[in-house]
Amino acid sequence: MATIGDVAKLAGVSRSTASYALSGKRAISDEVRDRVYAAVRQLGYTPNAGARALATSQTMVIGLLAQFLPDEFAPAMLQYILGVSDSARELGYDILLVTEEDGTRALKRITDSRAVDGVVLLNVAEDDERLPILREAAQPGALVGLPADCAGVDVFDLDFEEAGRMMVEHLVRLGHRELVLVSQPEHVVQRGGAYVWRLQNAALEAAALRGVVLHTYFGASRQPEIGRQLTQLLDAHPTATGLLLNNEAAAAALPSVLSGRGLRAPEDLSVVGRYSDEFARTFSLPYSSIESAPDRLGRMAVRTLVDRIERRAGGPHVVRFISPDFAERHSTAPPRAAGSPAPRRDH
Amino acid sequence: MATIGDVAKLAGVSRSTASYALSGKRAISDEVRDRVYAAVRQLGYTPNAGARALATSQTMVIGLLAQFLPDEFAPAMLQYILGVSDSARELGYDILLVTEEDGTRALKRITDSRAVDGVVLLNVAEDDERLPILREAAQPGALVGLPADCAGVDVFDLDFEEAGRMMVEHLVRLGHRELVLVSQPEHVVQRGGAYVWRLQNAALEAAALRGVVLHTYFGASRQPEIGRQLTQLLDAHPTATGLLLNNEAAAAALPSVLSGRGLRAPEDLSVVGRYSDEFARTFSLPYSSIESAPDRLGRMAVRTLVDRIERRAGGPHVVRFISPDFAERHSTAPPRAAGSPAPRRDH
DNA sequence: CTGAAAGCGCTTACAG
DNA sequence: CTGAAAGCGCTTACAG
Repeated sequence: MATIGDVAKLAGVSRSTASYALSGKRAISDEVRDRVYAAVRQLGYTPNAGARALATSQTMVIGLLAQFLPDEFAPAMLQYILGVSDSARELGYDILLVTEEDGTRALKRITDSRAVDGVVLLNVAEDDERLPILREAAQPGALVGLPADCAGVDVFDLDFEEAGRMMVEHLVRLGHRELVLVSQPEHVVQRGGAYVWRLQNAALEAAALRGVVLHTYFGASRQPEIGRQLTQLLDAHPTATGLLLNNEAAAAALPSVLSGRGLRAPEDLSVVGRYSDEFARTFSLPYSSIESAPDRLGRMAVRTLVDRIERRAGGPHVVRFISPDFAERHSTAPPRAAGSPAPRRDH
Repeated sequence: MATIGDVAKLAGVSRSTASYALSGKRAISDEVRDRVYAAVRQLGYTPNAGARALATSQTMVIGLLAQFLPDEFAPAMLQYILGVSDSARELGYDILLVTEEDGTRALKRITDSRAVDGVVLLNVAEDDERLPILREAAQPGALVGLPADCAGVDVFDLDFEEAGRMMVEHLVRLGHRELVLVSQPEHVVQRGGAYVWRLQNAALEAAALRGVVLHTYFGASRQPEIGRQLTQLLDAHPTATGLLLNNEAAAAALPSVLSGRGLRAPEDLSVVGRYSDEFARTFSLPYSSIESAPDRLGRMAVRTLVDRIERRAGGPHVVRFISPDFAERHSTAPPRAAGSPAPRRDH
């Protein structure tokens, strides 16, 4: 493989001149520049990434820490990954994908070894073990997900409180008086998925304010458990007319649960989920939803991270919540007949 | 950040001795080694990845090229990625994830710049444009998917011919005489998804051999098109008693299509898919399937690639097909009544 | 068993 | 506008 020395020799200039001609970091005569470019083309020269990283202390690589926990719904994560990967590339960065179980060790490894210029953490927990490591690291970090302590990092998350309020208010406005909310599994919360609480508490508050009943549950994140649970919930609350889902697995399972009971949305039951549009398409979900916008969050995290890497922004750290959009898929309507039981399967 | 020079100084040895103590590449007295280790611990020393890559020409990074084509089903790809990522890590390698649209350019970039020691290509097409680039590259490559020309690369794929035969024979043994096969979209084939042909042709051959009718179709890879198409196919072939799916989107859509028609598998229709067990769980699919084993394929590709990188295997390139396993989920049974039409929705 | 030195392929002050 | 030199942080022949 050709080195910059080969390019310089062929162009008849010094290595520094060749380097400057390529970087444009100092004025070069047109004639010399042309000769250098010609040599580059002729030799098929590409700078050696390791050598450049060593010389500049810039790898042009961003670390992406994505944990695929057994109790989370993997396809939901994919969208964040693609959002991060695509926007990193647009900004000239490659992605070092780390899916190791032991996220702390992985983070320490890639930051200590200077393999990356910065890091994006997905799936951030309330009291995330990776954060102390990140704060000690020389590289900046951006999180998707809100931890208890945001010091020293840039944080991006959906406004789950607003999402909870929106879900409830939307159905209240249509005339619903009794709702059921199915959240993520309880161990997600225990592990530190504070967003589950944020949405649920805001939903409860909104319900109390409007004087409607809201039953809240934690649902499994796996089939077939979640399907059975949904069935039980519908049995347990025959007078509820609205179903709110903050649980991707539940959303994915709902169509067959409903059709198994002979129910349709919104005729028999109004349904609002919280997931991305892409997720809805993939799983063919016909329910209106609070758009969780993983791609937007991923993009924002990367942009801010790159700004920080490139010292354009050395300023204070940000904590940004994006306002949820409501994706209308016509799965909500006024309740069939206030107070009367929802239709049941006819056997 | 501490360098090996700092370690050497603190341990009171030369840099080379410190380096050898850490690599174990030459004999070191116990006493010196202990001093070096102590210094490493005290300083929290981690070797600089770029410097090491420059000195050794080894990055300990594997490039993973995953294209997320709009007409393919993204969640199916995730499993390959995780298989590759996890097994690479076990072998000491990190993953540079490249999801760029322009796979050729990306591949050229990461190989020419020596950012990776080797490359895994996912989603390989019959006449894949990335292959000429890969053959010119200095690094070895492993493919998941079978191209027309396997020269210079290691290739791993499911034995789709065997898969096609298995699907047909399984249903024939149960007494079915008329089957429908839904494959991936036609443009996947046109782009070079030869595996679609391989499965379909083998299925047709097996059907001819057994004297049973096999209707073959290309299905969409998106909702809601694929759902509509499945409905049309079932309408068009009322006497068919078995449905074969070589199309993940079709498999994901089938449960609601069937329940919409009041049909159940295997009572009313026998169904066999071709997808991974993980996929079946995620989508809660109750159909027996030919296991596509993405994790196994990813692992095999990585192991072979790493062997080649580390010169343990400089030998001839391999083309390996893995035999499909049949994952029994009890969605097949003898046809209800040979020759009589399948039950239809009662309205 | 250990050390001094060269070299990997870049970039970037320093000089002119 | 250009060149010679130092340096980034490692590893590894070469010497002893």
